[in-house]
Amino acid sequence: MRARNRSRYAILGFLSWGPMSGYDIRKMIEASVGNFWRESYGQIYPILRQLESEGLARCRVEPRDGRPDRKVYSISDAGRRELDAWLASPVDDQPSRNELLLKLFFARRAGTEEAVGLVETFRELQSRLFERYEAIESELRGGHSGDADLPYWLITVRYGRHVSRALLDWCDETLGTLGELRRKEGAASEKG
Amino acid sequence: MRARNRSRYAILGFLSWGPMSGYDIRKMIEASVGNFWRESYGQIYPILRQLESEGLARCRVEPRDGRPDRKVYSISDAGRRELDAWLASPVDDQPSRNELLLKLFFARRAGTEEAVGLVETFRELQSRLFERYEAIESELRGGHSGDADLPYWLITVRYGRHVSRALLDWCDETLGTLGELRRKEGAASEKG
DNA sequence: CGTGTCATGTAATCAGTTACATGATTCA
DNA sequence: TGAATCATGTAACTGATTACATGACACG
Repeated sequence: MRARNRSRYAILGFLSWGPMSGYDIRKMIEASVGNFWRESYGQIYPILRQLESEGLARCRVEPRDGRPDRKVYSISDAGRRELDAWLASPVDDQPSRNELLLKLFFARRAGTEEAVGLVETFRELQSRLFERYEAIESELRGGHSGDADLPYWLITVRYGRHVSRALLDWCDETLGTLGELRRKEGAASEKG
Repeated sequence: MRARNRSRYAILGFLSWGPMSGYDIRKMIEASVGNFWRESYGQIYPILRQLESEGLARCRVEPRDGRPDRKVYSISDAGRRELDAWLASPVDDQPSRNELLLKLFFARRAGTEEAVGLVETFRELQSRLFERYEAIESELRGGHSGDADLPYWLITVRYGRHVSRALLDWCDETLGTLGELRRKEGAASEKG
């Protein structure tokens, strides 16, 4: 069972919530899982057609005078089975690429100043992210209590929160290390 | 300045350490940055040729009787400039996809048991990773003291360590949440 | 004698983004 | 009047993996 297209499962997942159009799916993804998933129309529209041709989804066309038709897709039983099979299959854990780390790995070439710049920018990003996760969490707890999906949504938000918190700590530690390194460099060049 | 091919910079980075072949580069990447970067030959060999044609690297052919030639590439001054420009450019921070979180987001469909399974598997992975980071760190501190690159290498390892530690905490928290959820489900089904 | 390592590479395929095209409607 | 939103889609491109092909040598 090789790692197949993951976009299709994301799409099936949202269709499992109810019938919607490609446009709707895009909006939903941005609003709900945008922090760890995104899809472009270039993926969504072809995949919806494909799902239909495979019998995993059905399409109902809503004509709208003048404007292009609205195509509302709904998931089929076969689609639900496919989705559930994916949910039950193991996650393949190939570590993804990290451009920041690659730069830092070679950062001696660029010097401490540059490295500090990279980390500071990254720290600001994580800081914003952390606040966002906090905000989402309290918003969810406030506005969606009772929703049976809520615990699972919170789990994904908590993930982001834990990671951002850890990365902020790493940034501070790293800025300390780099500061020390710079001090030493300064001392060395004074002597030399 | 659109986001160009990152593989080329990884390759230039290793060439900046000294002349080496495509095969060498692959091994080096695995051994040094394998936890957050990887390259396939399908990328490496064509890119090396391309770098040469752009004047960013030079190639020296070592004929070996019988076996295929060994092609040793070295970085040029232009290549160094290209590498340094990349090092100084900002990291683009599009959050990458996270399949585990996507599954957990929809996990109510699959049920608590399945969710627990996913998280437990992930926890084992992180546990192994964390130990690996610890081992690498002490190995580096022991065997490479004095190497001017060491502080930067340690920074990348510490990143992994911080993240793995945070993810272990998240796993434990999540397994707690899911356990509670299962208890409630059990209680509800007893009543019903 | 088989497995693993050294060492090159290509072709097919997949996954995904970006840019483009169209055009009505709504809102400030 | 102009920007944003609704809503469809395609084509070109990029980035990357996978599978394949070749063949010698070393090690146990």
